[in-house]
Amino acid sequence: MAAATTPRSPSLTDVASLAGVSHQTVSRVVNRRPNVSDATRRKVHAAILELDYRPNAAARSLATGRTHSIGVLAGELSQYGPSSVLMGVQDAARRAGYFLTVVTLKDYSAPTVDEALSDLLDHGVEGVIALTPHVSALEVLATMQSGIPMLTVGGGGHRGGDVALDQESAAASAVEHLVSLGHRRIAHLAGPADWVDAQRRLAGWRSALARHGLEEGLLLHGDWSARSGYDAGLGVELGRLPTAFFVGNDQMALGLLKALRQRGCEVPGRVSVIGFDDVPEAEYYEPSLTTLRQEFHDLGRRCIDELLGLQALGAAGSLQPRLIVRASTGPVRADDDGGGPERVPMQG
Amino acid sequence: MAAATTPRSPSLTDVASLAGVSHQTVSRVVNRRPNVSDATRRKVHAAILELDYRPNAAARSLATGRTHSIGVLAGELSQYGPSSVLMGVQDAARRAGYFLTVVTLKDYSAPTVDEALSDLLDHGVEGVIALTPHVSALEVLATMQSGIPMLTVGGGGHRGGDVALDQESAAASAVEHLVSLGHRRIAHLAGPADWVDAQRRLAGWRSALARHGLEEGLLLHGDWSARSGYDAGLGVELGRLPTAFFVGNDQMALGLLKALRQRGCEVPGRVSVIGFDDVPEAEYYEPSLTTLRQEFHDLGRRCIDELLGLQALGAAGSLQPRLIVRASTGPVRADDDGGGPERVPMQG
DNA sequence: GCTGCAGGGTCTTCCCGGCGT
DNA sequence: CACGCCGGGAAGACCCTGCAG
Repeated sequence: MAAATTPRSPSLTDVASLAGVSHQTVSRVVNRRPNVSDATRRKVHAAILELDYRPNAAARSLATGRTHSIGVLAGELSQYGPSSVLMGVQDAARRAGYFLTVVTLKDYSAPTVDEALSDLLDHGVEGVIALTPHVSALEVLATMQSGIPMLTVGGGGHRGGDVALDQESAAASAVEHLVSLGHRRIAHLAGPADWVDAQRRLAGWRSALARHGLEEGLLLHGDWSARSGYDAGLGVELGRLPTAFFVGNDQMALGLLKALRQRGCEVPGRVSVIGFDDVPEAEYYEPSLTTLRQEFHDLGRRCIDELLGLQALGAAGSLQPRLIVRASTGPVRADDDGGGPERVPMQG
Repeated sequence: MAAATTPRSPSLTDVASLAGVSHQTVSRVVNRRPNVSDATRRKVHAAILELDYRPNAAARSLATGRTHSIGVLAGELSQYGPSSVLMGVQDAARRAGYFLTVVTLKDYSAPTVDEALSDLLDHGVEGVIALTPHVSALEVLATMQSGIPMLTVGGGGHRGGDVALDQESAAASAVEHLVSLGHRRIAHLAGPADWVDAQRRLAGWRSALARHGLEEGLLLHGDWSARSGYDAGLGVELGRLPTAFFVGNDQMALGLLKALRQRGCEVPGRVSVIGFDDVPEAEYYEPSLTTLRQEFHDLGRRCIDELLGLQALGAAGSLQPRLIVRASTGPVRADDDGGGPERVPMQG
């Protein structure tokens, strides 16, 4: 008569007694193991349904040592790139039977990163994916050994696993595109210097320039935001204006486009602009933005594949951004193909 | 002498014996309970550090019945709104000692939503936040009783908890703004009819129009994407073009702006456009977009507050989007203030 | 071929016994 | 005697996995 005042959620034994079998049999049914007759299986299923039984995850992972959860360390998730990768990771993880526990970082300082990773480990994650292509965060992560598989995304691939798109060659192909249009003075509006992505793209710009015997031109830095692109665009001395800009991401390109327009500088008539990422809105910028498409979703999927050992590390055909040519790039003006720093008459 | 071949991770008793105390005491220290001297506390902490001991989360939650994890059901996270809310939720959750387990939905069909919620419950979450302001998803959720607190975001607040911004009155204030500029034929480019947000904004548009004795004008539907806004903009018969568009979100507004520009229709000279959300890029659209800012981050925080019972439901001062006036809205043209469907000469 | 018993995994909590000041 | 501190023991939370029957 022990009237349960607290309606405890049903356990394995409850199901067992209702179905008239032992709890082990129930366990076998739940875990889809052989050696259970169809008749018993059905009985058990009926009991499970009737009680709305759910195996207790805690007890289960205590017994098996598995938690089926993967930790994700992320920076700013409200940006298109990271959140798209997260979507890809989530899809693949769930398909593989894993859950994602997401922790975001306020900043990339050592204590913050350290605490976040530690929390994740306390929670019992079986692996960690670090969506933080930021040098200081990566340094911290490299010094911490967690005892579980860890993977960085776009981390330059120095230590441990790393999954990345080949941004350097993608950046180079952006420059190639501009060169093929006759441009010789090609500036770069880069992301923050302490972001790995920014570094790779910068490196690609440099190497492509060198390959064509062009001297390195104007180099500016923004913070990925449209505002910073705008500010950069307003700040350039008109006399030093290049004939083309390779911009580190689409948002900054948007800001730059606005600044150029305000200064009466036509795109692509006077200056060509090429972005990076291909956010869904890029096609509707003014003018439509030529850019490099990154397949973030695939990148996310690949993270899980690699973390789970579903495929060899650095598998065949590393993902390659693709050039999407739209209206913001065009041939260099006939009177402006000289490489020299000649005076450029123009009014603001 | 027992050479552990499998380097099992240290347990409570390991710490106890190393520190020379009982497991009781270790437990007390770990859980910050009183009745432990500072000296022993320090000894225990030293042992914990030395062994790099982490309490086993599974065992712990088996014993306490707490998992400290909250489930998040999300749709498309690569969009600015949802992902920003997620950031806010995450911040607040972690501050309160909770982890987030995120599950994304491929679609909003009953089986998909059902399975996702079920998975979350299997995982042992203590509460669920549904970031799916989609009618069919909400219907499914309403019929499922999970036995744990569940909260919808922007779900119209019909059943169970719901946290939302007052989108209807925000939409109305967008219309007010246009009316104050002299507009009388105000169209609406709405989101998909099965999204609650779209419905609220549509309702706000309607009621504000009625309040001013204006007849309901052109109503179009998009899918939130810039592309759909563009297509909508190209599809309008020139003769039926209103003097102002209230658009359901900024992305669609971006597409619409491009279409209008292509058709030689100046903004705001000929048509005013107002968006919704205030994505960070909106200021850099062409022209800068007048829009309604939503504080997604605060909304996320509020979800946790409410789920954890940290504050009364529907607390004072429900969050209110704020009108941000930029360059895409302006006074109606002098020759176009009549409400009638007069012919509008213009070339595509 | 199918089923059940016993043991184990880690932590919490309650009980109660001590010791020392 | 009281009170702060600590230990030993044991029950319990729920499930899994050999190994018998």
